[in-house]
Amino acid sequence: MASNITIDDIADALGVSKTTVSRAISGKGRISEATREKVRAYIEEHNYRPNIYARGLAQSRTYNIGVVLPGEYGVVDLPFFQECLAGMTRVTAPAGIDVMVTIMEDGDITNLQRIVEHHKVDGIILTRTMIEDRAAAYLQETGFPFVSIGTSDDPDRICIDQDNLGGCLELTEKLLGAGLHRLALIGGNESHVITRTRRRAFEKAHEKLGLQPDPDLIYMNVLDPARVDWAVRRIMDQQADCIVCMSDRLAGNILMRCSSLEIRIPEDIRIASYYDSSLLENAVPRVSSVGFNERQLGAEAARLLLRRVEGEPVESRILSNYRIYIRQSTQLAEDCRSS
Amino acid sequence: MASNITIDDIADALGVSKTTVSRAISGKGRISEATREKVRAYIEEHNYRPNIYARGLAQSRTYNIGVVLPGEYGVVDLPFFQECLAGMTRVTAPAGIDVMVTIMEDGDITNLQRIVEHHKVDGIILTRTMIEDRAAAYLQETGFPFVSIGTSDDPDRICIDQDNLGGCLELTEKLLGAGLHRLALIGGNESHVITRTRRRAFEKAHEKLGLQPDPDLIYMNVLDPARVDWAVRRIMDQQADCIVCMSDRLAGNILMRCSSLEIRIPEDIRIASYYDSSLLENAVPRVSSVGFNERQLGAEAARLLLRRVEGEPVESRILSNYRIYIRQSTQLAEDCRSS
DNA sequence: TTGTAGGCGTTATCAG
DNA sequence: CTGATAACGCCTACAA
Repeated sequence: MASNITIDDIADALGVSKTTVSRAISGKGRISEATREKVRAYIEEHNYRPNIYARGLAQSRTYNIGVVLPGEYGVVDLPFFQECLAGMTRVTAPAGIDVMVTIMEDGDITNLQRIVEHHKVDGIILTRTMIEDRAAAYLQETGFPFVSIGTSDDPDRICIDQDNLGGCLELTEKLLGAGLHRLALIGGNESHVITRTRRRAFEKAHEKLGLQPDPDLIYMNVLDPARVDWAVRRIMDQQADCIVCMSDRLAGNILMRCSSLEIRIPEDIRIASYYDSSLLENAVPRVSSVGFNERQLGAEAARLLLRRVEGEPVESRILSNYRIYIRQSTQLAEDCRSS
Repeated sequence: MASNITIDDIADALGVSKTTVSRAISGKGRISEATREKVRAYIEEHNYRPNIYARGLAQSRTYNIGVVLPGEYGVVDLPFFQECLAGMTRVTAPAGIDVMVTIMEDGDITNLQRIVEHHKVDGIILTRTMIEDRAAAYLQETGFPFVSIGTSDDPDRICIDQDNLGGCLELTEKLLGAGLHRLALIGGNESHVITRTRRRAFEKAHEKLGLQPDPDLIYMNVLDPARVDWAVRRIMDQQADCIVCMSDRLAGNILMRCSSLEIRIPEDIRIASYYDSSLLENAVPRVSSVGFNERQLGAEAARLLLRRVEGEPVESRILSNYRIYIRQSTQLAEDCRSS
């Protein structure tokens, strides 16, 4: 039974003032152990639950945080965001805080504005950083507490990220180290910060090993199947050793394209992905990749935001939570033949 | 700028009472066009936004709805839920209502209870129906407004569903009609209503065509890779014509298993899926399946709930929104050879 | 058409 | 240690 009793009812029933009850609940202010216990027992028995929004009204808080999810079809279904969400609720729920979602489609921040201006949440988590980040810009100029998942140049902005640079770098080094020197890179939308980070990792790995990436082998903004097809054909002509895909989705697409073009993996060319996910779990052959722990990321983002809402000072942070998976898709052709 | 002005500030500035301002905003009560316009202009200029929770406190409403998402790993990332969510917000946002998510893991309803008992939302959407539905039972006995996505035997429960029965039935009929008479069925968790519905569709299709499904070819509760492997091997021995998978995920798994067992699709056996999604979009070969429109489903669920919260009478409903995709994975072996 | 006063459920202030 | 009393921001009889 969801009780509809109020703090007044309790006060009446117990013959004390509501102030006392409130104190017994919040633990603030001095109060005798006896009355505290009396109140506790009554609450327990009648299953009383405070009205959070009434409390919020008195404290200028809502006990809610907002999460901005991208809404574009074909992106929205990446497991990433849902895992993050799960991580966040793990942190917020025990603190009695809840998560409100709002979906942002192609730069339209009206939904975000609504929940902020209507005082529906105490803070915001942005689940993706953009080069032109209207959401972040808006929050920043209004001074509303928020943290972004991702990375930004802006030092004033609180960001939390996975070690994309480190992870992608290490995977790339492994590939280069295994003798795959002519690496092609296929990437997506360059207006996402993450895309640029991955590209930088790609280049840095070469640098570290004293190699030069071939600029002709780099294909960015590959967003539709037609362009995937075109890129794959060209790459095959260019005699690359391996195709590095910036995302799991891209990797899946390319795998399919290769199959229909009768390109064998890993015999004819190798494939690796800068992102591991369940989208790839059924891929044949299994794709080498770098995987992260999104739940942890979401959880950490929530922790940061909660602290920030409390007014504590917080700092941007990068989680070192990646893991490299070397799988069949990048075995050298020779290795395969022998096995 | 997120204003922090209140209705009192406006009243003072305009030299009217806050009642008048309130009326001008809500449109309730008679008020002169002149003052209404005056208030509107002031609000516009100062970008005033009412505090929704204060309003809610006065009206015993929250202008929020809650959505319960499953949290089990490996399920949480199905595109289904995210698409539903997107559909819901499309409906709620224009009504000034927001969506709060709560994650439910293996039957633990404490998170749900929290947001209900703390009066954080006006209603709940359950995104999945279960055979033992603790969430639904809880909501029902407390009388809290909710709707479920899915189907239930309970006539008192408001449900909204896709036409899973019709869709799966039609796909199965198509397969049987194409001469694939020995159909194997691989299904997941039988404690989900959806699983039973799909099985019923499978059997009904046979019935309609005067055929009998072979009980030995039906494999339920296939939840882990080991069991998938076992089922596939047995099915091959049993000389089935086609494997019907109850979910996109299962289909992907089976495709992979077949590949490593060097079973060719569709030459050696055909494969079909009772659910289409982006998980299958990169599958090779493309898998025949039945697809639904989850955004529409989510939107409709939200509409129903909002009506219900308003106290209007609502009824359960099934959307007829499926589409059959016949693709390469179920071409008869002969067709393939000739092509 | 407009204003006054009280209430929604809770916390905070300031006395006792 | 406890209790009035006044906020918090908004709505809504009831009155004018």
